[in-house]
Amino acid sequence: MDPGIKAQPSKAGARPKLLDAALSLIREKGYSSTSVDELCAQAGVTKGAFFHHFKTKEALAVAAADHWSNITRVFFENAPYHRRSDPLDRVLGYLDFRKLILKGEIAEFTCLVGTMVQEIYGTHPDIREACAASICGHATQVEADIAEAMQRHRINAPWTAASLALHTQAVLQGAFIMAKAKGGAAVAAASIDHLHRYIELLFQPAMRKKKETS
Amino acid sequence: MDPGIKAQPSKAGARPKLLDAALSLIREKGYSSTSVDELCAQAGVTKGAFFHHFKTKEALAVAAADHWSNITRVFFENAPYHRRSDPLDRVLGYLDFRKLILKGEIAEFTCLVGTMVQEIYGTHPDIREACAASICGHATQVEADIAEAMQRHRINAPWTAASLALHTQAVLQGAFIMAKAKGGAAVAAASIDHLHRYIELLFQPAMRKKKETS
DNA sequence: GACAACATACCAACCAGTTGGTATAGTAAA
DNA sequence: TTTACTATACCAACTGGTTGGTATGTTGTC
Repeated sequence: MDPGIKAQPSKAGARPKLLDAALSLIREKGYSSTSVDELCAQAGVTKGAFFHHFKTKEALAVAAADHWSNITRVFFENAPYHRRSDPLDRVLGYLDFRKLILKGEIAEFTCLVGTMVQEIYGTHPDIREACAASICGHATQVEADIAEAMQRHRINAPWTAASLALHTQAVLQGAFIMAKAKGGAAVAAASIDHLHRYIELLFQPAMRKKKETS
Repeated sequence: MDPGIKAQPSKAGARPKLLDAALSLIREKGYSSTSVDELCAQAGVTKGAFFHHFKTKEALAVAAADHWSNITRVFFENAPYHRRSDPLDRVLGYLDFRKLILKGEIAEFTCLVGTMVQEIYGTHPDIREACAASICGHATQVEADIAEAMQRHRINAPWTAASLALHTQAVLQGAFIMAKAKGGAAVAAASIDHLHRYIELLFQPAMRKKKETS
């Protein structure tokens, strides 16, 4: 399994090449300090091709966010944890998996849209919306498993599946910031451990049963 | 009590004015898309003054991160939760307080160094280090209360006070990203609620006692 | 008169975006 | 099958404006 979330190289056409270049460059240096010239150089494409496919630099960022949504969706859909029968196992397996892929360079495991939205939330509403859609779309996938787990294990709680799903994304995004600040993935892994423990505690009765039967 | 973490306006001298301008502008639009000219305009100062006080734009960012550390330190030291006698009350009170100050414009409650480190972690090591020092310095304050709470309530756990303190910062930083993506503070508040609940669960025996006596 | 604290004017490099053009492929009337 | 037209994909060169940074003043204070 590919450890990092990234696209396959050397596609035909300037557009996919530019999108892939956007993923790697913006994850490395952010949106505003990635220039159109750099993007073209990385993609092996001229500026004319860039503005043929994208009206503005902002339009590329929006397309890159959508591209990111697609890549991450198939990436997590194909992850092994997704096949477990108990939805609670899928939720906890999701976190284990997210911890597992904290490998290699920081830019290789951090989130494109989380990086972008920080810089542009106040200045580029179209990009912001695409980023929000990407994060919330992913959260919705997690929410489905959480909701099923709540039903299966008869949890009635003061919190909702939706809010817990969004919280998992908040923890992950925050973990990436801490990793960037400290220059290593260890803090991020520790934070995911805390989140894992939190969800175990929320599902305490179900967890106790699990440990008895195993 | 001032709801937002920010500095007092109209100080004497170009340096403090530029630092305050850096806080507000970088929190609004990020480091790289904040130009030196803009910083000077906001501070009401000429470019000559800028480069008299700061060798480079990067040097200003480092100074701004240190400035941010000082402002936040006195801000949280003077917060009311700090006076409670039970260290666990201080930890939970800290979170309540952090939730309480999620008011007004997004740039007014989000974190300067968390915003900066996302963009520059790979390109400006000096700024990165200043950001890391700021976050970790703040985490250390929280860690002290957590460690005391663990001792007081005889918690022996597979997690450390240090890792839980860093986790609180990760959750807060992630909450800010979610707020920026969604365009509102509500998601951030919900995430802090989850963190609050997590810490209550970690200190379950102590919490039960608290609820009995009250 | 020395020095810090500014202000003014300026620069080369870089920025996003435009221009005018070429190469290629598809289509359809003659 | 040729010719004419259209659309897409792409390219090299250029443009006006912005960028971080500098060089050279000026001014007030000890």
